[in-house]
Amino acid sequence: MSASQIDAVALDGAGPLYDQIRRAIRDLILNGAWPPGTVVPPEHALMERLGASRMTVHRALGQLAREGLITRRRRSGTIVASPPASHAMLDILSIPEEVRGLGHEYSYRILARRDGRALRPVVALFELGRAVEVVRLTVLHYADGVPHVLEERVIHLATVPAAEQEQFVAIPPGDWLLQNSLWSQAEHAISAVAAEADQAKLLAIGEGEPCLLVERRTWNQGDPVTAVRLLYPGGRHRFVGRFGPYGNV
Amino acid sequence: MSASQIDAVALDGAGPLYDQIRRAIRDLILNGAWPPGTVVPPEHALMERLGASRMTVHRALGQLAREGLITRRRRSGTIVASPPASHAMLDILSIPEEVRGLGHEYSYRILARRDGRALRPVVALFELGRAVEVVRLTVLHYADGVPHVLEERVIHLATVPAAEQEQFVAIPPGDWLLQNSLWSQAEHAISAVAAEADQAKLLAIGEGEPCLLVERRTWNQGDPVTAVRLLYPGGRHRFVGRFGPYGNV
DNA sequence: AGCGTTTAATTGCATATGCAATTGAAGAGG
DNA sequence: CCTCTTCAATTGCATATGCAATTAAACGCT
Repeated sequence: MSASQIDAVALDGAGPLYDQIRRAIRDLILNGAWPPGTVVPPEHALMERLGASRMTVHRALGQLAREGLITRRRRSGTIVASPPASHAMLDILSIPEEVRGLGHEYSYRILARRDGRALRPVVALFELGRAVEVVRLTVLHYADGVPHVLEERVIHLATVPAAEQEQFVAIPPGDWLLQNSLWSQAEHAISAVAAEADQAKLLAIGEGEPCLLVERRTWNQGDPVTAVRLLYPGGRHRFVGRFGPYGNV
Repeated sequence: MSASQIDAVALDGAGPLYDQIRRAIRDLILNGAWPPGTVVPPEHALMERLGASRMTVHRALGQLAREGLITRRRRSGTIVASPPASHAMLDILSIPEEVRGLGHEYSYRILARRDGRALRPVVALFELGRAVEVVRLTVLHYADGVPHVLEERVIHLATVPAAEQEQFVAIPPGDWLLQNSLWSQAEHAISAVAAEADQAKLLAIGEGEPCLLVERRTWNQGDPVTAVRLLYPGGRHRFVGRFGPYGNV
């Protein structure tokens, strides 16, 4: 932890002190200023830097630990945690992980790639107001050689410029983005649709068969990152979740 | 808060004191011993009862408040919170609420009711090992007079005996259960299926059209409460959720 | 170098204390 | 009866202090 890093912790004067500290550190993590693995200053250092008591700093860090943003160990100190790969029913972000978790062999194929200006539906989807440069990809994912899910994706080059050079030969675009971009907000929608002729052919099912459509849009600090439509053959897939009346108590 | 109520708070000696207190009170709430609206003893009363300092009691109650199980107000005190009606994407438990939230007029009709022993699929669904007494219901819900969702439900009479006498004329079974039973765990699954002939007719769609199928099973402290299958016409419905990489930060 | 022991950095927990903020309830005054 | 003021119950926040638990790193011994 360098001096510049600890100096980055700045309070805003709004609300309780412990919460100012919590939000200050949380924002550094969510903004990417303190990426996963960063060593957070020890309590007594923050205490001196911020002029707060140790218990107050401790309270702020304790809450961040409970929220999962940091992990703490006695003597070793506090480090920024890695975001969990998936943390709820629909937050399956890595299709290879999903397929291997089901006990199947994973493979994928890029069916098409077109770089250029976003088409009108994409512009509307992200409420952009103007056409921007994007990468458009169509990917078919296989489980044990059988088509598993059809992916159509748009990546925004303004937010993720490195995508222009990437060929996605070793790693599918969804996983590549997880490693090479930040995201702070996502929205997904799930619905049932009938497979169109070309989709059905790719997925090796009949035209008109029911499919589960998962659409996800992702932003980082308000800037669009990517949008993806995942089409799962209906008969073979269910999404399962567990919860209690007050949440996951 | 009577003496018997405060005496119900019992510590188990495992782990940190503040967490023992938190779990003790949490369990009283989750078990239904302290239903929503119950007045929780003030900090100084718990402090005397448990022999802990006020700060330690405060820490336990503070965490429960953050978890949403209690609400606290200065001077007024602490009361057990009502479980939120819906708290995430798929936790739409009240169909009337869902329909009215979309700005439509709600109505429903009980299409069929059969009481008796559970059929084999239900026995398997809840891993019961033997047939038990259940109520089986088929309900069609309408939004502005248009079929909205088809509900097939099984209610376990051993866990919810009052269901036997209820006719569900004023309130649909899902909402009646919310008011007349407790649940501690739920599991849901979502998938896409083709509408069968009879289902399609009821929903006023074509046979084979894609539908979103939500299946939910509910338990209270390990005892089965209800199972429901909700069939939504695919084209008209999407479930939407928002989240961040570390959860809902 | 390898191995056990000691040290010390860091977090975790609990207490005691004091004051601030909120607000229901009691009381005062008309 | 109504309104305004005062009081006090209750939670919220911050500090100071002390000790316990964990464990990486330093040390010392062979």
